[in-house]
Amino acid sequence: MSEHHYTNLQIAALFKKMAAAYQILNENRFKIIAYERAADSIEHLTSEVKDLWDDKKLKDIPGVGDQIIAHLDELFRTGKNKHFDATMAKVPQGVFPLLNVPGIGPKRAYKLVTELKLHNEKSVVDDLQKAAKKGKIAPMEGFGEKSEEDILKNIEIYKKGSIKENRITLAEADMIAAEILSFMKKHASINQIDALGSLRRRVATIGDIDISILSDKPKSAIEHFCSYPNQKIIEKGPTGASILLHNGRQVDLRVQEKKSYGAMLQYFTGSKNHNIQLRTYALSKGYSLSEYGIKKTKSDGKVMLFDNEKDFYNYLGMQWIPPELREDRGEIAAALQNKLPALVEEHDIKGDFHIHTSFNLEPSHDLGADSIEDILDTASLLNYQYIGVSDHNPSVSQHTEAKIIDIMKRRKEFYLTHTDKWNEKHHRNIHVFVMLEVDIDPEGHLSLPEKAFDSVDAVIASIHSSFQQDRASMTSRLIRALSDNQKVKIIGHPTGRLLGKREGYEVDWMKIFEECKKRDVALEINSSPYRLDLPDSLVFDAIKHGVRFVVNSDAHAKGEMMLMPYGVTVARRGWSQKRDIYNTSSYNEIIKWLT
DNA sequence: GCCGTTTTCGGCCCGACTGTTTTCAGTCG
Repeated sequence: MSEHHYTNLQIAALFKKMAAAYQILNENRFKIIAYERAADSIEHLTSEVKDLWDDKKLKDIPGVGDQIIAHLDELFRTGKNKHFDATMAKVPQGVFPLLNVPGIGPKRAYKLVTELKLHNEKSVVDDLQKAAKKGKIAPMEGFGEKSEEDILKNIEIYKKGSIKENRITLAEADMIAAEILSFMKKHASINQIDALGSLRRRVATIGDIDISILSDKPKSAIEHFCSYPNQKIIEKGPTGASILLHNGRQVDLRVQEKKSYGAMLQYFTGSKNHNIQLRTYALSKGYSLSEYGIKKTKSDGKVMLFDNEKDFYNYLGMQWIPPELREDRGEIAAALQNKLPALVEEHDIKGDFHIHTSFNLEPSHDLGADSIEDILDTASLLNYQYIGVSDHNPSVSQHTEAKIIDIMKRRKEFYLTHTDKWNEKHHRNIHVFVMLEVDIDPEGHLSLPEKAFDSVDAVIASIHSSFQQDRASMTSRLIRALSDNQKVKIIGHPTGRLLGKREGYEVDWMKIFEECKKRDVALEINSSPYRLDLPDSLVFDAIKHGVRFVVNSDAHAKGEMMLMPYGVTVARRGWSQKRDIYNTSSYNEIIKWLT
């Protein structure tokens, strides 16, 4: 029996196309929603649908029921699905590329494709652009001069690279938001301003930037927002506006008075799925929620107002839910039972194990930019009790074993003497663990001679090559690395993803979690905004297996040690408590585990 | 087509904005 492979993104895209096709075919709208929901949850899944199918666990995916399971089964077994094919065949293929143009949904796409006879799937966007320029859209029923202009404008935006696919890192979004916030704060009409949406939930990558304003003079606040330099106004109304920055980033603004500001914060923070679940739960209790407040469904329509979020959640009989948890991962059920985790906080972090210095041990990767003294200065500022210097291992190809062992001995001596001097000079007692970030070779062995391990306290094992191995090979490679040497205490940036550049490798994470738990090896939560690795959804899964973590900066310069808060938010998004993170322990505790 | 501390049947989040309308459909978040 042959099997066919589909990635999660392919399946999600297929389901989205099905939802669009159903919309054009005027199918039951809840069926449409069902496919959209299934697509959404598959897109955010941490395991491969194909693997769940192998394990007969498709039922575990939220929004996937008996029907969709049967369709997926046919797809994986035969490489096609008769029902999907038959449905798609009823819809002209040209509609699908058009759905990527902002403002064009299934209905309009269908109308445009059929009436303008845009049948070439590959050139349909260009063909539509030509038709619009010739004025062929304005006369169509349901369209007009303005919609023709909008379509042209939106095709331009689409061609620049759609925002949805072109997400930026959280750190970049923080900078853009900070500029807008400081611009807005200058205006007298603004009492309070907050970045909401995925920014407030601290999601690893950001599409749009959402901002809310507390103001009694919404009109003047919105005017000021629309005067932000270098932007285009997308829409503007009495309660808010949207602008497009010159860098292609969209910023959505909503304004609210104090008496409803809590409801606004709740609504505009999302996530969409969290809000849907919360509103569904509320409905079952006889309440309807909106950004204005809460009203009883069987009443005169009077809305109860909330000026803060805590009261809003409490009114529904649940704890206030921290924004990082609002992803529809069971947070509502937990909040109802008063069982939300006490999340780890920035100030709980007592040290950082993954710092590169400028000490030259001739590695095959990069050195850090700053000296051990500079690093200690920063550690002192951060109130750390301890740090780990984890430079890359000396290049194996360019040195003999004896030479490597020698470098490693000198390095240890160097760090110890320099640390002693620094501590003496500054009347401090920061402990430096002499560690090393060691490559895991393609077979799963560590790229360091056995005897060189004598010169380190502990090791971070990381993959830096051969990313393309298949799932089984990568899994056994990591498992071998975990047991290769007793001093392996941490797996560095475990999935290897680079946000916007490279997907993580394929790994059977459940097996890795079990092995980590067994060997008391921690998974790193790497705070680099380009990594944020382990990703939050896998942190969430790992905790269920009893795995613990270290949050590290992976700093290659002293300033990067300040990025630790990004890692902490990843831990929080994965429901981590203080006890789940090793480097919240004091020095006296941590040495029991690390050495 | 999914789902269940109100239901295995009968529900399914809520509102803003836009353009083309004359009360609404489509799209978005």
